[in-house]
Amino acid sequence: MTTAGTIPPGHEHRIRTLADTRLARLGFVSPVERAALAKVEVAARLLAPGKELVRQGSTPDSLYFLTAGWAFRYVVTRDGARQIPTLLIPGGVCNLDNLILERADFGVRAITTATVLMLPRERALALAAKHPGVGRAFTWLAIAENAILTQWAVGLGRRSALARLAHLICELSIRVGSGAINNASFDLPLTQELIADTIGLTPVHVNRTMQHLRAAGLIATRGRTVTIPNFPRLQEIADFDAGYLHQIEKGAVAAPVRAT
Amino acid sequence: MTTAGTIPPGHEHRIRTLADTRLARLGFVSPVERAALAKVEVAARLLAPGKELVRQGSTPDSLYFLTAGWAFRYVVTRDGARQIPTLLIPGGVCNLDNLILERADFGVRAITTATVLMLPRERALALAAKHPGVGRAFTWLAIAENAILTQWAVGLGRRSALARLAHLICELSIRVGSGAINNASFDLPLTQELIADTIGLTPVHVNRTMQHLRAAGLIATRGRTVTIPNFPRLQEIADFDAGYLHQIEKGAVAAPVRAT
DNA sequence: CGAATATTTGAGGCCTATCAAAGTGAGTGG
DNA sequence: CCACTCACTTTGATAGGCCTCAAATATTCG
Repeated sequence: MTTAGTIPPGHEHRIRTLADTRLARLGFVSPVERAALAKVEVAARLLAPGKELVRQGSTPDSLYFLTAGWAFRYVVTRDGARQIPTLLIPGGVCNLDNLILERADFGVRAITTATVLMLPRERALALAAKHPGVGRAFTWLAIAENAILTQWAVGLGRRSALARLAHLICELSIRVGSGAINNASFDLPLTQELIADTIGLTPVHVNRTMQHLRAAGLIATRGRTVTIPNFPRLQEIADFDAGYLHQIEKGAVAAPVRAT
Repeated sequence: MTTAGTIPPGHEHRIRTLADTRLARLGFVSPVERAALAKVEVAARLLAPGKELVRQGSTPDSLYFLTAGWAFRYVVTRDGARQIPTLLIPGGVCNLDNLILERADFGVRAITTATVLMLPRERALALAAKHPGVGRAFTWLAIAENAILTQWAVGLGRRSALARLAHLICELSIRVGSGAINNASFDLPLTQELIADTIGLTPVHVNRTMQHLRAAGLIATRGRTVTIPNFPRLQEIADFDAGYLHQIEKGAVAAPVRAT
């Protein structure tokens, strides 16, 4: 199921070095630093759908940069319930916490076929220490996750099922690059069970809530593709404030490169 | 209510420079770097209980290091509900996100009388760029927050009211330094309303849940002081895994100082 | 000591969970 | 190319945890 170091058909043109990674695209990394990142040798790994990449409670010695496909972080409670605190899309680091923490307090699992680049923790720390821009980029990644987790906590704590689902769809539309526009459309490779574990509901209720959104004309689905006919209306239902994500996306595109 | 630059009685012996701050105590900062931090001039600010430090949606130009007292970050939804994603205790940075993000997506408010040190964002970034240990410490702070937020998301999404409350008490016992021991006791300056907004319940239900914990002998309260007679039992109810916090606390005390 | 704040109690209702089973669709092997 | 199978989605009925609204009691603080 898992091959190491081999890039399968369809993935040849994908990201192969850290310089093509979100880490280097944030705008904090200078051209010189970026060149240094390009020279770092990193192994690639291909994951089959559903494959576990990090086991909850293990001590991974590498950071996994997700370069293709979707994945998720999850925590299983003692009585067997699962919560997904983070959905990972290409560009994210699967286990950013392990840059500094030894133990992974969550598991990581692929949703679709996915590829990751493996960067040993020690090397990541050395890069951050040597290149201030890289260090700042790591900090930025962590803070961006914070912002998303914070919104997530608000949703789980204070929003209705309908708003949570709507919020998730708004968030993903922006994160995957479809934008906050009418008729935004994107591929959502999540089963209703995964959605349920993400927004803290049961699969059955996710199903009903989804029907509600569809009946109200707030979303349309064809297979795994979601379309948002009227973004502002969905956004209002969701109580979605694009600000936090816009800041993040902006940082990813055109953050200032300050003198170091 | 707020005086700038003045340290009131009872606070004279408190933290006055960044070198005494958690930032410098994490173990990532070398002695040289620490000396540099000690020389950075920072203004102090005293906050009365309930005083707002950062307004949701504003663009603070400084980082606020909480040196005494408790505070919290909060988000208010469109329909007026409030969620507290982060409780801040001395040592934390009130608005760490603003190290990199311009806009504060959450508000910050003092719970008790509190003091903060103000470090302009630009200076913080410069320090991080110049001193790798400082940069790494910032990254560590962000990741530590991630770990806590992740657990919080799990609780809000998948745990019962009883477990959430128990979990909060376990977490705070460790974070304030009372440890995971029987008869751990600490001051909890939170009203039931604040607890409700933290764990995503109504104040009424927090009250009832608290009575439940008391009746079961899992906690005892005298005024604002909480005692945990039997930590393992409470921990089991809470499904509390001390691991994530232990890693964090360990980092705060004895993290390796690597060569830069 | 009085006013404001916080905690506690009570009754009733709603949102979401639970349990169970029927449809639906995609992928597989003959 | 067609059954077959497995996973996923959908539907139905019932239950329960937490919310809502309201008011009484306790506590804090000036």
